[in-house]
Amino acid sequence: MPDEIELTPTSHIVLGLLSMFGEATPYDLKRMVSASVGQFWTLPHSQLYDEPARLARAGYVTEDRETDGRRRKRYRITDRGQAALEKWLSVLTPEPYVLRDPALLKLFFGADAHDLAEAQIETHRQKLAEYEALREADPGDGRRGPWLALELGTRHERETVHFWEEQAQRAPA
Amino acid sequence: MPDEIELTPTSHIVLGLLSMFGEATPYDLKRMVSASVGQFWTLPHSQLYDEPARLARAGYVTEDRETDGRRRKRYRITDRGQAALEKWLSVLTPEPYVLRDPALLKLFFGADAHDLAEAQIETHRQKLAEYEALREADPGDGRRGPWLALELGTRHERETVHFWEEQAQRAPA
DNA sequence: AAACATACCATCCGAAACGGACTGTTAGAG
DNA sequence: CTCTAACAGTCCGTTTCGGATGGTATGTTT
Repeated sequence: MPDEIELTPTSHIVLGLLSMFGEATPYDLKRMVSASVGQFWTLPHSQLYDEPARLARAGYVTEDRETDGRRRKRYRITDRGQAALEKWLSVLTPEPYVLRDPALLKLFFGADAHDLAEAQIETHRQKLAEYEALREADPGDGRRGPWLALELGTRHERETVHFWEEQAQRAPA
Repeated sequence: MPDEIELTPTSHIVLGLLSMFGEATPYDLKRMVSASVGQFWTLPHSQLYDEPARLARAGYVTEDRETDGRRRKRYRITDRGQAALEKWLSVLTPEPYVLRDPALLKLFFGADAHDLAEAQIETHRQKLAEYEALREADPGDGRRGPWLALELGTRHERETVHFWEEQAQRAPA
C-alpha cells in the first residue's frame, strides 16, 4: 500500500547508493555521500535519516531494525525502488544545474580580487588535491560513472584554481 | 529600533544591487538578478519581495511606496546597509561553494554517458553563447567584479561543453 | 571495576527557503 | 472601447536546512 510520493534528487541519491552497496544504515549513507557524491551534491546529514524512512513508507526500500545493541535501521532497495532508479537514469531532461559560490558573489559585488583570490586558492587547491588522490586510489578505466563525474569535477577545480591564481597576480587594491 | 537579523547571501545580493543601482522595486531587483548575478546564484523571485521587507525592518534599507498608480515599493540602501555590505565584502572566509548538477548525479549513478551527453551539450552550448553575448555587449576592461565573475562562468561552461562533447563521441551503450 | 574520554550514531525542531498558483495593473493594438 | 500581452506583486503550503542535543558503544586510565 505504498503512498505516492515525489522522488527528489535526494531520493535518487539514497536509491542509487543502496543499489550500489546493497544495504546501509543512515550513518553508512552519510559516510558514502561525503566520500563520493557529496562532492557535487551537498545535503545535510539529517536528510539521510528522513529520506530513507520516507522511501520505506512508499515501498521503494525496506527497513529492518537490528535486533542487537544499537538497533540501527538497515535499508535495502526493493524492486520498485530499483525500477524507479533506472527510470530516472534513463530520462535525460536537461535539468539546470545550480552553482552557488559565495566567493563569486563577493567578486561580483566588488570585493578586492587579489585578497579574495588569496583565500580561494587555498581552498580550491585542497579540493583539487583531494580529487587527484581519489583518482590515484582508483585509476578506473575512464568509463564508469563515478570516475567520469570525478573527472569533470577535477577539471572544474583546475580551471577554478587557475582563475584565482591569475587574480592573485594582480596588485592588491 | 532595528531588529537583529542574520544576513544571508540573499540579503547581500539585495544590498549589493541597491548599492550599485541606488534604488529599486522588487520587480527591478528581479530583473537585475536574472540579468546578472542570477547566473551563479539562483533564487526564487518571491525572495526578492520578502527579503527587502525583512531588511527594511532591520534598518538596512528604507522602503517608500509610490503614491501614484501602482504604488510600488521602492527600496534604497541605508548607511547601516552599506556598512554591512562592505563588511561582508571584506571578510574573506573560505565559504564552501555548492554545485548541484542533476546530470552529474545521473552520470555518477550509471546513466549512459553518450545519451546523457547529447542532452547536455545543447543546454550548455546555449549557456555559453549567452555568456559570450553578454561579454561582447560589454567588453569591460577585465577588472570590474561583474566582468570577472562572468569570465569564470564562461570558462566553466567551456570546460563543461568540452567534457560532454567528449562523452558524446563514445559509442552509445 | 568504576570513572572517564571519545568516537559513533540518531533525532528533533524552529526557522528559512522554495516555488508555483494566483491576482491585479497598465499600456498598446486593433 | 475591448482585448491581450507584458508587467508586477502576493500568498501560502511544503520542503529543506542545519545545528543543538542527547543517547550508545568502545576503549583507557586509575
